[in-house]
Amino acid sequence: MTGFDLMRQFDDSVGYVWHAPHPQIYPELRRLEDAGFVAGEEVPRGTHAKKRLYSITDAGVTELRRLVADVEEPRRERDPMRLKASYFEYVPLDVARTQLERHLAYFEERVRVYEEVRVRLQARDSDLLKARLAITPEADHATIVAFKVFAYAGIVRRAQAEVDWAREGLVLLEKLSETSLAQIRRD
Amino acid sequence: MTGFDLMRQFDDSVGYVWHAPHPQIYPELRRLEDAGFVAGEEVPRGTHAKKRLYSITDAGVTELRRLVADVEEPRRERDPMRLKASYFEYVPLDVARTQLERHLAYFEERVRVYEEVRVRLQARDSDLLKARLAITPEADHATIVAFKVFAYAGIVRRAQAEVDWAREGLVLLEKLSETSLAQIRRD
DNA sequence: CGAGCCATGTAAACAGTTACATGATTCT
DNA sequence: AGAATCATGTAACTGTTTACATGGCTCG
Repeated sequence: MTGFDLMRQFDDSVGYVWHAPHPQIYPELRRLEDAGFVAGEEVPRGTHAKKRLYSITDAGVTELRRLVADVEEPRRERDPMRLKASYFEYVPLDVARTQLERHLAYFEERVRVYEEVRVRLQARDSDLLKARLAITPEADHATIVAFKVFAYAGIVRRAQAEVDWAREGLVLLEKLSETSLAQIRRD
Repeated sequence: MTGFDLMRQFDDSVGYVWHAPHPQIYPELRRLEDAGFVAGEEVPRGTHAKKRLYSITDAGVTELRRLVADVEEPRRERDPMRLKASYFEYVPLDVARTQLERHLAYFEERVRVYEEVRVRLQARDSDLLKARLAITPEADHATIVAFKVFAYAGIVRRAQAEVDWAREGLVLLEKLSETSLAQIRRD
């Protein structure tokens, strides 16, 4: 692929697992090439222009295996939405409600999109996956598909947890506003 | 609090929602002070040493309200574990198993810890929360506690989603290794 | 008096985002 | 001919991590 191809992959399904914008991609490809993990080749595009097509090298595959086998040290948390939720008492209830409604709508949409990708992967209806399977012995196909589907099942689960949490929050806000109304009526 | 006090808070329950290491904290406090959001005061510590004690200003509270009300644009994904899981076919099944077992153990522990904090907040058994309630009218206590508990319920949910996903993955690996054993026996 | 804690910094490197910039190609 | 897309870069900035560094305080 070219850097541009990668960029488009990140806009799409691959981007739901990992993402990078183009000013990160192009220099990184050069670094990977210097390290010997990919090989770049200048190919013509039209009559005057050209583009740089990259392929993974044997050393790159070895490095990939090493990276996947490497145990991941868990990162410390930085969660803007939960941070805000911790301080919802500083804003009116309807501002908190707006925040949670947006969070809910966003992750409902995410669940829908991720689940759709998962189903398409399961059905092997993805260009990237097809290209991958085409260069792999058929005995390995089921395993490869299963791992991609599993990864997407994970991001669906995470998005679903956000949906459930936002719904829990909206119920809480409902209860709190009833309480404060009761309070006002009593006063 | 001093920068050091904040640092310790981040090591602890607050750190499960947001975290910063000390080289970020001290300069940031100075910047917040320059912006007028906190006021720093030099206080003696022992006979020769001193420390810098910060308090939030009215402008700081206003800014906090603004930040909490501000709608959060969702960040693009960067998920190292799901990225690895997508490429598990590049490593032996038992390497993948080790990865998922670690993931599972880590998030099982996280669920335990987060749930414990949630229960303690609910019981108002937390120094930070007590200090907060002490300077707040009693009518607001229930709301404040409810929001903290809600935020922690969210991080519990997220950690639980990781646990469920890792378990799903271990079941998948079990199935795949049975299939490949059957394959070998057949060959 | 030594260990462990309290307290605060600087420097360098790395990761990631946003803005600015250019030019060819392809399709309508 | 103009719009949308393909293709690739640089620069500046912000955020985050890791390493290096210092010194007083408290308790046993």
